[in-house]
This record gives sequence, structure tokens and C-alpha cells, in this order.
Amino acid sequence: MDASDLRVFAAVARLGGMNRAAAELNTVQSNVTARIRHLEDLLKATLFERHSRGVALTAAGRRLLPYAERVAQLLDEARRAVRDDGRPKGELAIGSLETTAALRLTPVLTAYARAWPEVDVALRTGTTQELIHEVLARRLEGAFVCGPVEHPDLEETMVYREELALLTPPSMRSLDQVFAARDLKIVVLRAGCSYRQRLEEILVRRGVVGLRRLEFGTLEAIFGCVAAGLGVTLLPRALIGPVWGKGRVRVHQLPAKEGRVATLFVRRRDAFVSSALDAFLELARRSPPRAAPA
Amino acid sequence: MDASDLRVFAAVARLGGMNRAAAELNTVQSNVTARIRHLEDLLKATLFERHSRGVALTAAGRRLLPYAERVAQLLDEARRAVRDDGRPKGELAIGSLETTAALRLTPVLTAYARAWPEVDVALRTGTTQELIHEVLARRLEGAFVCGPVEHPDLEETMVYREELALLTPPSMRSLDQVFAARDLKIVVLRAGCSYRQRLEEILVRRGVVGLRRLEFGTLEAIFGCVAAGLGVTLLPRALIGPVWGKGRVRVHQLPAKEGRVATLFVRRRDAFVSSALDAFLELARRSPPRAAPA
DNA sequence: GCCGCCTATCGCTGGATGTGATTGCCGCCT
DNA sequence: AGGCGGCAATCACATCCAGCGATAGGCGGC
Repeated sequence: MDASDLRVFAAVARLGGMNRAAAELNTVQSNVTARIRHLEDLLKATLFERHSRGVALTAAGRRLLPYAERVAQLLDEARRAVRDDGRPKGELAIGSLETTAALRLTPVLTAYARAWPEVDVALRTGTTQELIHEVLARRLEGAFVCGPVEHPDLEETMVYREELALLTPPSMRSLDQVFAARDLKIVVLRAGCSYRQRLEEILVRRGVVGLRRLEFGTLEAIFGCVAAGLGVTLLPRALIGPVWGKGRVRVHQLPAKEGRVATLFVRRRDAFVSSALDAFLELARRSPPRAAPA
Repeated sequence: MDASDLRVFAAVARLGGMNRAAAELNTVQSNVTARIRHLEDLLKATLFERHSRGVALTAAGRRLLPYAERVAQLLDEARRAVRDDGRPKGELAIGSLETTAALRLTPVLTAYARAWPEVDVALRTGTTQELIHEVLARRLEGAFVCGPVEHPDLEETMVYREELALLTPPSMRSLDQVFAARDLKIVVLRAGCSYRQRLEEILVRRGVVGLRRLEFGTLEAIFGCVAAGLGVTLLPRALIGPVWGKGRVRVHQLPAKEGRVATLFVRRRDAFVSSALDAFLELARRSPPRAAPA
């Protein structure tokens, strides 16, 4: 049993047929058949049930499949590990919350791109949940997400502490005024956004009912929307000032317990840490002081 | 790059030479050389430095080695997973503390051997540290050890709660008398024993100084030694009675905080749980009530 | 300078791997 | 019912590469 056998096996299992697998593997059906039979002989177990529309995994096949996938992943990772001689290069795919990207990573990314021109950086944004899912699926080397996170396969390191503030139109003078409002609208980035949940909790705890929600895909749109008096939102306080002009929205401080949130960098415990990632985290850790919250 | 390439690579790395590797792999040196060169071409990296007495890993080779080992392990595990059709059979290697084996596992093992005659059970005893090391090295599928244990790669499940008692010669009537004794001797199983450390802590906290230690390799020897008046020991209270005759030693109850200890079953999080192990834990969980502490 | 131990290289061979054609099975459509 | 399309199994054949044995060449110790 060797890696290429498992590659053939996995393709057949995934596509549900030897013809289809042969097409994908750029070979012929007879070859695929022969290799599967060979593998079955080797393991002394039937891996597929053959039926007229293709094949289906047997119980034994189902047990083998995760190993086939894991071995393929490992070999892939091994190749990258060997190539990686300590000087960052190649591809670096990381994820981040939209807010963290805007607030913290912009200077880091530009500095990184300048320092390590051989690296092709891909920064993808999403919600904490989405990002964690991508990291677990090994499509991202790691991601900046909203804490707390607990998962046995993930290693978390605290990188930033954010102070969240309630942003309202300038006409709302106090928090009490916000909580007393009827038909309050909250403006959030997207459905699964970590801050949205927190904002709803805060308002519900104050007895606010009948919330309306607006979803906008970009921070700029949210900001504009709040400034125009359409609703309120919850965002890192430090975004105001360095990123957007002051004065167009009113910033309400929250009690420490509700306003403090940690930004964690998560990555798979068992995954290889490329030099490119290592260098990125190194830079991120010394993020410029001007972006630090007051 | 394929699994057999990595096997050759790992052998060369381990043995430090292509000739030696060829001998171990039952092939010829030219073949090993060719395959290593092939692998190096494939990865576009030099894996070994050749010198006159053999070869040595380069930095790239050192990076590859752990993957080679992991892939070999995975393939091995895959074979076992495929073979394992749900009915326990094959080999089952588990570890246990001496005391847990004597107190808890004896009936489980006999019942297990009767229920699943196709399994070859190997029970190895050792200290918590030793057992954990063996489990991590995949030489044991799991082990019963003394809690608490914290390791990211291990999954722990609490299986028993033991009450530890101080065993002394019958002549020692009270705990105070024990603590007041001069030149107190403690009798322990072996150097790394979990209970030994706990016993020393208990005594030190009571101000006992000048401890002498005796190490005996078997529980029976320890028991005999205490009965003969040579020293005191700390063992699960439930051992007295079901396993050894009462009356020959005096059993001193300890405060709950010091006397309670958990027995955990630990296994590698990422390892395959064989049907044989599964069935064993199933049996162990319903361990006979007569062995339960009072 | 020779010997022992090591790796590199070469030509050869056999078996494993891949190919293309054919057969036979099953379900679906006509 | 019969033909058709999609599928896997099988076979004979081609190809290729892993493994073999022999030899060359490098290095250090005796």
C-alpha cells in the first residue's frame, strides 16, 4: 500500500466510479480497476461494492478513506516543509475579521509585502466561524478571529485586545438614549459576525426589544449608515480616528466587561508553520503603536 | 514522492548510511542511492550531505524526517483500521499502574479474555510518566494512569476514583503517631511512582523530616514490608480486603483532599481506536461493584 | 601505498504499471 | 422485448522503472 494507491482509491471513492476516477487521474479505466483490485488484495478486504451505476464504499472502505486523505495532506505538507528553507517565500493564505484587517493588519501587510517580496499573500476575510472552518480544512494557514475559541485541534494565541464601542449618530447623546429608542436599528457586517451577536446581547440585557437589523458588506457602508442616522453599530473603538474621521458618529464607551474583546490568531495544531507565516506573526506582534487603543 | 520513498529515506537517515539502510531494507546499495537521488530531484532539494563515513541529514532532510515517520505510522494505522471490522481481534497493548491493575483490572482482564478470545492482550505496568510516554510513542493504545494529566495530544477519561490510605504496621495506632515517628521509612513501588510523590508531600506538610525510602518492585513485597514493621506506604484503600488479608497492616484514613485521586484512561487523540480497545473500555466501565471502595 | 568503507554510476532484466480492445452486466428508454 | 448507454472486469500487449550486480572513485586509517 502506498501513497499513489491511496490517491487512486480516494479519487474513486470521491467520484463514485472508476471511469470518472480514471478521467480525473488522466489514465484509463482498466488501470484504475487493476490498482483497486491490487489494493484490495493487499489489504485482504473489499473496499467497494460494485453496482451498475458505479461503485460505493464498503464499511472497510469507509474506514480507509480518512487515512487516504490524511496521507495526501501530509505528503503535500512535507513537500512544502522541505522547500521552506527559512526564508519566507511561496504562498501565504491567512484569514482575518474585516475589522481586524482594517484596524491592525493594513500596516502589517504593507510592511510584510515590502520585507518579503517573494511571498504571495492572500488575505481572506470572514466571520469567526467561517474562518475557523477554513483553518480546520487547511485552506488557510491561520486566521485572526474573535475570542474566545476552544477547539482541540487549534492553537490560539492572543494578539490584540480590542475595546468595542457603540457607534451612534451624533444626535444620540447618551447610552440611555440609545436603549430607550423605539425601533432601534442595528447595522452589522453580515449574519454571522461576532460583534453582531455581542451587540444584540448588550441591547437585550438593557431591555431593548423589537430590534431591526441592517446588513452591509463593508465597514465603510456601515459607518456611513450610522453617520446618516439610520442605526447603531458595535465596532472596535480604535477604528474611529485612525481609519475614519471623527465627529461624524458619536462614540459611546461601554463597561469594560462588555466592551473588551480579544483578537486571537488561530492555526491548526498539527499543521506546518511556514517561514512565511512565522515572519508574518513576527511583524504582527510588533504592530505599530499608533494603532493601539487609547 | 511516495510512501516507499519515504521509508527508504527514513532508514538512511536513521542508520546514517546507504549501505546500512540497504541491508536493513533487504535491497542493494545502488538501489538506495538511486531512490534517494530520485527523491532529491523530485523535491529539488539536497536531503543528505555525503561524506566518507556515510551520510548526514541536511536542514531540508531534517525537515522531511518527521513527515516520513508520520506517513509510515499513518499507513500502518490505516491497515489496522481496514482490517478491524468491529469484532475485536488482533493485538491490544495497554498500560496500567500496578495498583490499578491489581485492584480494578484483574476481573476485567479475565472477563475480556473469555469474551474475546481472538484478542492477544498485552498489559504493561509502569509509572504514570512512563506510561504516558509509551502512549505518546504509540507503543501502547492507551493506559490507566494517575490524574491529573494535561497534554494536548492526549484524551483523558476519568474511569475510577480511588481513596488512598496510609498503611502502617499495626503498632502505629494513629496518624499523629506516624507523623511523630523519627527516621520514618516510606516504602514505594519505584522511583517515579505517582503515589510516592503524594506520600512525600503529605508527610512534608506535616513537618516530617529525614525520610528514608525503600523501593520494592511488587505490591506484595511492599505490603509484606509494611506488615513486618519496616515502614509505611500510601496505596488505594480498596486494595486491603479484596486483594490482601485485613489485619496485618493498619489502615489510616486521610482527609478527602489528600486521599482522593482519580484514575484516568489516556490515549492519543489522533490514534485509531481499535474495536479491541473499545470493547475493553466497555467492560472496564462496568467494572464489578465488589471492587468499588467502601 | 594499500586496504576498508563509503557513495556514484552504468547496463541489464523482470515485474509492476499503464494501454486499448473486448466482454458482460444492469437499468433505462423506446 | 429489444436496443442502447454507462459501467466494471479481463486480457494481451507495450512501456517503464525499480532493483540488481559490477565497477569506479573518494576518503581516512593502518
